[in-house]
Amino acid sequence: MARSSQTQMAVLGGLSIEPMTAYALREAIRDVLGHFWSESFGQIYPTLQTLEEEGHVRRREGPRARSSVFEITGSGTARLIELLTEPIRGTPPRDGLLLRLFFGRTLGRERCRGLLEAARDTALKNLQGYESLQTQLSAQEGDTPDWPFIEVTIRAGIHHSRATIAWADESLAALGDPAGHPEPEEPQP
Amino acid sequence: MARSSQTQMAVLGGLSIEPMTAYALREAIRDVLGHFWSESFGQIYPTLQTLEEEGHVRRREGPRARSSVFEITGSGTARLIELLTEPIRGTPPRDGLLLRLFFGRTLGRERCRGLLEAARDTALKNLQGYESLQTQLSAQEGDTPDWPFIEVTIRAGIHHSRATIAWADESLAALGDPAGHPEPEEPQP
DNA sequence: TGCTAGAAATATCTGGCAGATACAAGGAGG
DNA sequence: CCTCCTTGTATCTGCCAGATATTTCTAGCA
Repeated sequence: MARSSQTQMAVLGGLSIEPMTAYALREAIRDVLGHFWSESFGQIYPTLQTLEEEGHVRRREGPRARSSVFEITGSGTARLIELLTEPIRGTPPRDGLLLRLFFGRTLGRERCRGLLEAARDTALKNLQGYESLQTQLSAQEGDTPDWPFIEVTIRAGIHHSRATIAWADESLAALGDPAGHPEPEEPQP
Repeated sequence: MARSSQTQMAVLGGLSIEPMTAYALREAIRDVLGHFWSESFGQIYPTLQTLEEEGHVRRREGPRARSSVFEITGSGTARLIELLTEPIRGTPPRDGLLLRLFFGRTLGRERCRGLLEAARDTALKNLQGYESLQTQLSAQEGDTPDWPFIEVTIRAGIHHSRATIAWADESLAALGDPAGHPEPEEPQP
């Protein structure tokens, strides 16, 4: 029973697009899957080693001395499908922002507002990134059979960024008034 | 320079509410912070050990033989504030659902729809959980100074669940037609 | 031609952390 | 008294991120 490694899935998936060196693989994962996945060198090299021993990838001479280009084999493709079909292994949640806000009374209201504003800013920046990525890629690869699936992942980022912005705004309003008086009312005409 | 441990923050935070045994601490973290944080026994015990050696928690005799109740000390509270003030250490993303959808052409359209429907279902269930938790807790603790901060974390869950549901619906529609004909066009008048 | 800076590429090690597992002891119910 | 469930304590394996060291190639510059 082959050990179920999350890294194997990403590595085989990357190589299923095109053969690459380990270095390029990491770059690709960072740039293309970066919004929802990440791998480190410390994992990629041993994983490629294992996959080679199991016959799921083949090593070829790379463009440089002592560099290797890896390509996926037939059994590697089968293994990829097997891994993709496996039940999703949910990573246990670890949200440092929400943990700090939960202990907000200890941390202090002002610092909480600062955290919320920072979260809002990065979410806004991410949102803009997703949107430009979407228009750019849809023009570029809108006809490939992969595009509908890729777009789904981008739209996940868009939805989540919007949700984060709305939540941060709402929370800033809720934590807005210094303790005591309930809310700064709009002046009524 | 004390090693920056995420677990220390959660443990000290929990003990800042009230003294507890290690077991109860884990229960509390699972039940109260469970929506955005998790700790395992394997981390809690050695962390309590370390904190005791550093004088940040004090061990007392528990209700049973060989059981200990831990309470936070003055230096522990200071340490907690120090940890809460530290910059947020972002966990690298690892979303198994989006990874599978990205390789959707390999996985197959039908299986992707299945994954999306499952994600939608759990998000809906979570949403209902958050909403009932909000009404229940707001009646119960609505007056405590902790409540505004706790509510912020619950509303984060609500916003994210709603975003997930909307995204899943949108994506199911986008992947709706069986492969072949590109898109069910609106009939032109 | 040679020098240097930086990028590309390969590799290893440390330590946080999850999950599984084992085990002790008391309470509840039969 | 027996057995199961809950409470409670503790350890071990293995995944994985991040930092770091090292070598090779490329480009710019003199």
